[in-house]
Amino acid sequence: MQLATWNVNSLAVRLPQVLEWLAAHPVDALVLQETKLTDDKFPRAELEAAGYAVQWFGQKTYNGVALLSREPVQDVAKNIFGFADEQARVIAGTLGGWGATGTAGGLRIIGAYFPNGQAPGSEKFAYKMQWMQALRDWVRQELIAHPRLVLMGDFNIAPEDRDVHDPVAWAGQIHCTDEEREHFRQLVALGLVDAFRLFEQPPKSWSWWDYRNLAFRKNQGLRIDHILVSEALKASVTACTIDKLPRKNERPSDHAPVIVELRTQP
DNA sequence: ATGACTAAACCTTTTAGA
Repeated sequence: MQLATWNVNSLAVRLPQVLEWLAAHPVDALVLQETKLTDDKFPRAELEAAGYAVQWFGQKTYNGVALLSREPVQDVAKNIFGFADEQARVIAGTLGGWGATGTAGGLRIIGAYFPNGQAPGSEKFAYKMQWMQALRDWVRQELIAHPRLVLMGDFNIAPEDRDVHDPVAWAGQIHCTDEEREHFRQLVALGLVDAFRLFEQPPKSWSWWDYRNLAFRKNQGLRIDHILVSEALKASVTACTIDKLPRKNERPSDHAPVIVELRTQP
C-alpha cells in the first residue's frame, strides 16, 4: 500500500498534474495542501473520475487541504479538534479493512498544512507555535483511538541541518529555528517516526525548492514535507521516497510529492 | 534590492508563500 502527500500550490492550476501523477502513481491515498479553493470550487468530479473518493476542506486564496483515497474513508475530521481556527489546514479520515488482524481497527490518515510562520518573533510565528501545540495535543488523543496512524503533509519545518541545502545561511531562519525543530521532536516523541529517515537516502534530498534563483536546477532546497508513521506501523514501512519529477514540469508546484510504502500484511 | 518567482485578489499592485 502506498500513501503520499503533495503541496500543490493551487489545485486549480495543478489539477492536470495531479491527475497525471495519480495515473502514473496509483497510490491508495494522497493528501494535498494549498488547494486554495473554496469548497464549491473543488474539482470533485474530475478526481472521482480518476478513481478516487475525495474529502476536501478549503477557503479562498490561502490554505485548503484534501484527502483522496481509492476506498472511501470514515470518521472525517476537519482541522484540529478543540482548536478554533479560521484557516483550513487539516483533514483526516480512516481507511477501514487495512491489515491482516484488524485488532486496532483501520488506518488513520491525517493530512496537515502547518503554518508557514513567516519570521521568528512575528504574529504568524506565534500562531504557528500555538497551532503546533494544539496539533500535538490532538494527535496524542488520535493515537490512543488509532494506533495505526500516519501524519503527513507540509510541516514547514526542516527537522535537521541535513534537511537544509545551506544550513549556515538558514540558521535561525523560518523552518529552521530551534523552537520549530523542538515542536517536530515533540510530535515524534508522541510515538511517531519520520518514515524518510528509516532508510538510506541520497544526500541533499529536498521536498521544496524556491521558485527563484534557479533553485531547483541548482538543487537548493529544504526537506519540509514529511510522513510520520506511528510505532505500530514502523515495521510495515518498506520505502519512503521524494518524487522530484513533477518539479521538472513547465509550471510546477514548488513542492514535490513524498511517498511511503507499507506492507499490508506484516 | 527585506530582491529573485508564482498565485490570487484588494488586480498595472499588494499579500503571502518559504
